[in-house]
Amino acid sequence: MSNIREVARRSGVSVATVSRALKDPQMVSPQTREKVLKAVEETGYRPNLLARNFSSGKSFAVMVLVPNIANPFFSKVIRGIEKAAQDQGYSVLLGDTKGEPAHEQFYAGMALTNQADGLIQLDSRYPFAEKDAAVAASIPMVNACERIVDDDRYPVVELDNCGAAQAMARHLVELGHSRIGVITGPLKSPIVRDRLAGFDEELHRHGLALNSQLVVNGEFTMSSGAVGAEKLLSATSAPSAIFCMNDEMAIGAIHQAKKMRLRVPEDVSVTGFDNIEFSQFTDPPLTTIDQPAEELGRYAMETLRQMIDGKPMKSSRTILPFELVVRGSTGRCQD
Amino acid sequence: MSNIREVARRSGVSVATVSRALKDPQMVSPQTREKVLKAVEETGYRPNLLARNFSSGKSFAVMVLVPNIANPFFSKVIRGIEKAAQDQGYSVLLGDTKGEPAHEQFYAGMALTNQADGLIQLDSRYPFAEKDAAVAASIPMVNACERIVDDDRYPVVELDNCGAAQAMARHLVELGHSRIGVITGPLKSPIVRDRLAGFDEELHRHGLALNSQLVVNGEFTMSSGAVGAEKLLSATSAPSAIFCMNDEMAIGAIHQAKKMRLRVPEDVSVTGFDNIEFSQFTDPPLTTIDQPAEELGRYAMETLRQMIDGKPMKSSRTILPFELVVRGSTGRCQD
DNA sequence: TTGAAAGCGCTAACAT
DNA sequence: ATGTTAGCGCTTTCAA
Repeated sequence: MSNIREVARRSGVSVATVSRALKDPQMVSPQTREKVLKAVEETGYRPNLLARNFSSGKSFAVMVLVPNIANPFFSKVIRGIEKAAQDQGYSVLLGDTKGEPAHEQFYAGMALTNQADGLIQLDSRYPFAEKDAAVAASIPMVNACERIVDDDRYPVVELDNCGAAQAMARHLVELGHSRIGVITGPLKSPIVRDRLAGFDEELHRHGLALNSQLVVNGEFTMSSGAVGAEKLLSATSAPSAIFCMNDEMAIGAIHQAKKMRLRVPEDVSVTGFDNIEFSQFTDPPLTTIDQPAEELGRYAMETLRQMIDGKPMKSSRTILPFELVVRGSTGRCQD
Repeated sequence: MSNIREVARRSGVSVATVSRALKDPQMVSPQTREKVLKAVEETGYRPNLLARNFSSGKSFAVMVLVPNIANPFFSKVIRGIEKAAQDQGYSVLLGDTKGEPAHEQFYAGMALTNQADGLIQLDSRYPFAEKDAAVAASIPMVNACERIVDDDRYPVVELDNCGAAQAMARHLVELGHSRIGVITGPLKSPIVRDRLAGFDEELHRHGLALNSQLVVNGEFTMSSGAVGAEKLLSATSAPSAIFCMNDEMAIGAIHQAKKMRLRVPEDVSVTGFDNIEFSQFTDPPLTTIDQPAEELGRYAMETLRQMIDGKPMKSSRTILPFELVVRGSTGRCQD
């Protein structure tokens, strides 16, 4: 691989001039530029960005910590991050953490060794190891789709989770449902608590309340949705509607309901959250909350970029709007 | 951020010794190591890997070109790649190409600027720009899940696509189907042609043949599966079974069949390919081909690693085994 | 076992 | 507008 010296030699100029001709064309004379570009052409020269980055002290890469890359919602967020990153000359390092602290710490650590200029955490845990906390304080990080528990030092880009849960509650109440079950995500997640709170609040507004017997814990997976639905639907007074906190669990819940010979939505309404593409193709299609996944990603990346560039960065909180998408999985309460 | 000189100063040794103490502990005396580690502890020193990588001339990163990160099959492959990469001290750069040459060239170009030591291409196109082909010849690359069209210079890690399609054909024939439709992927893809060939071959073995009227083109998306199914099922002599070349299209096809008031599998059997998790939760659950997605990824990464390390690398071809997974979406032909 | 020093390829400050 | 050169933080060769 040819280097900048080689190009300099061939074009009869100094390495500095080559560097300028490539990075800042208007700083060199047209003839010089010409010569340099010709030499670049001949040698097939490509600058060694490893050297450039090292020299500039930046990697121009960001690390994305994602709890589960196989979740299509996160895929879309990542896509948004990547688009924005590319626009800004950054590359995206992928850290699939499976929600495990050890993985998070491993990947977050890459920012401490200058392999990434910043982090986007899509989960709710502070990703650095305790012993690294001091050094880590200076690492730019943005929290998207989630909020890091007990830590408001970092900018957050999230959905109006509370409002979305309210909208969903209102939708179900308007359909006449009063015994409503919920399959939550992991309760340590702040957004799960937001959704639960919003849902409950809206029920109260209608003279109803969450029945704690009808709130079961899920893991954001289809199988946990099925398990949760089984619990709910086999209870003595089963709910007529189930609010699942993501689409995967809703898919699992519908599957389970059918297995139990219940019709959706006639016997039980089921809702999701996220509006992944699959939710249009379930039977019946899923009533859900659309999250602007790519937007969330893009905004997170843009925010991170500003932190990296040293823009004064208060711990901001950006709320993106949701949209209630009503499809066939919810219907009038038939009790 | 403290650097190696700082640590050297504090521990009263040279930078070279610090470097050795950290990378090659047995090269320094125990006492020295002790001193160095103490200084590391005190300063919270983390080596600047940007510098290390630059110095060593390697990025210790690999670029993964993925046509569609929102496809759960690819997510799983990436997961396998990432696990293996981590084991080997490599990081994973993500390049979501959407199948577009411009994106592929952009991301592949990162290997030319030393931002990645190698590439894993999950699509069937030679990813470099024509003008870069000469320089690119020395870039380690592995092709996984697909085969680059007209180019056998690179190792390939793939499924026994032909055999899988045969197994699926056999399954359908054994159920009594003879009018079988196919929804393919993009025909420029070699593996699509493999599957088509295998499927056809097996039909012939049973005295049947593919009817070109019943072969429609899909794009590996749910909506294209629905469109394809509509074409097939509204034909004058509609097929009693449809072989879809991935699970998404099968999900779209089932959706469409139901929309047309056809029962699956009583009126039409539908099969998928990939065995993504969603395929267990469709109604009915999908008969499909299980691909060892993580294994494919892991093997690709390991192969790439060997190329990067300069192991002599003939253009190998690794075939991983499939498994036919029979679920409820296929049944006896009722004609 | 350890230290001194060259060098990786580039950028940028300084000089011309 | 262009050249000279120091330096980024580390690894590694060579010498001691």
